[in-house]
Amino acid sequence: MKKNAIEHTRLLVLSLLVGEDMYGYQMIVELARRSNHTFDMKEGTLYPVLHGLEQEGFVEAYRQEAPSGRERKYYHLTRKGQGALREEKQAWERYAGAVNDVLRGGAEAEPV
Amino acid sequence: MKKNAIEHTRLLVLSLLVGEDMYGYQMIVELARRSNHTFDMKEGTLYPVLHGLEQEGFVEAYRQEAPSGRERKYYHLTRKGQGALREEKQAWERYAGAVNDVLRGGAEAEPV
DNA sequence: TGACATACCTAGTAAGACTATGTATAATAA
DNA sequence: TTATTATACATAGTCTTACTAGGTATGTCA
Repeated sequence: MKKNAIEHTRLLVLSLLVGEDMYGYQMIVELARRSNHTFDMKEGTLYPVLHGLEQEGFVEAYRQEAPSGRERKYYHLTRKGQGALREEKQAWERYAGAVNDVLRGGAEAEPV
Repeated sequence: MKKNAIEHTRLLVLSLLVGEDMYGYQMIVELARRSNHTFDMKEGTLYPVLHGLEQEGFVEAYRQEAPSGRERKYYHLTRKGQGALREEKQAWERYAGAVNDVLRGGAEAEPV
C-alpha cells in the first residue's frame, strides 16, 4: 500500500482551526475538501497530532453535544497556537521556495 | 536534536542531475548552494538514496578520477530516471498547490 | 606532522504517518 | 427489525525515511 505522504501535518491541522473551532472528524473532511482530496488524512494520523498540539498548548479541547445528540470534541486554536502557525507557515514558505529554487537549478540561475 | 526535515529527497536528488553528472559530495554542496542552505543534506541520507535510485535504474554510476588523483563516483540520470523526475515534479506541484489551497481556506474560497 | 576538507559508506536510532483494530452512536437501507 | 453505513474518537504496532554516529581513506595546507 502506498502512503499518503502528508507532511507538514501540524501546519495543515493548525491552519484548519483559523477562524473556526472544529472537531476531529470534521477536520478530516474539511482537509479533503480544501485540498481537492490530495490530503485524505487518516484518523490514526490526526488524533495523535491533535493530542500533541493540545499538550503543547497550541489548541484547547472542549466537548459539546451536537444537535443529533452525539458528543463531539472541538478544538480551539489558542494564541500560542497562532504563533506556532505563523512559524510553521514561514517554514513552509521557505521550504517550498527552496524546492522550487533547486528545481529551477538554483536561486540565482540565469533567467530564461 | 532537530531533524532537517528534507522531504521529497528523491525529487531533489534527481533534479540535481539534470544536464550534469555529479558525484555524491558535490550534490550535497550543490543542493546547499541552490537552496541557499535550506537543505543541508547529510551523507547518511544521500548515499542510501543514491544506491536506491541506482537499483531502480533511475541513475547510473561510474567511477572517474579527478585531476587531483582522487577517485569519484559520478551519477548519471537515465531516461527512466527522467521519467521518474517528471512524475515526482508533478507530485510536488500537486502537493504544494494543495498545501497553499488549505492555507488559503480552500481552493474555491472567496477572493479577498 | 597534524588538521582539515574531501569522498564514500553503513549500522542503528528516532520520528512520523500509516494500518489495523477497537469502541460507540446515529442515520439509512433492506 | 435488522443490517449496513456514516459518524466520532482512540491507540497499539508497523513501516518508511532521514538522521546520528561511526568507520575508512586521500589530498591540501599550515
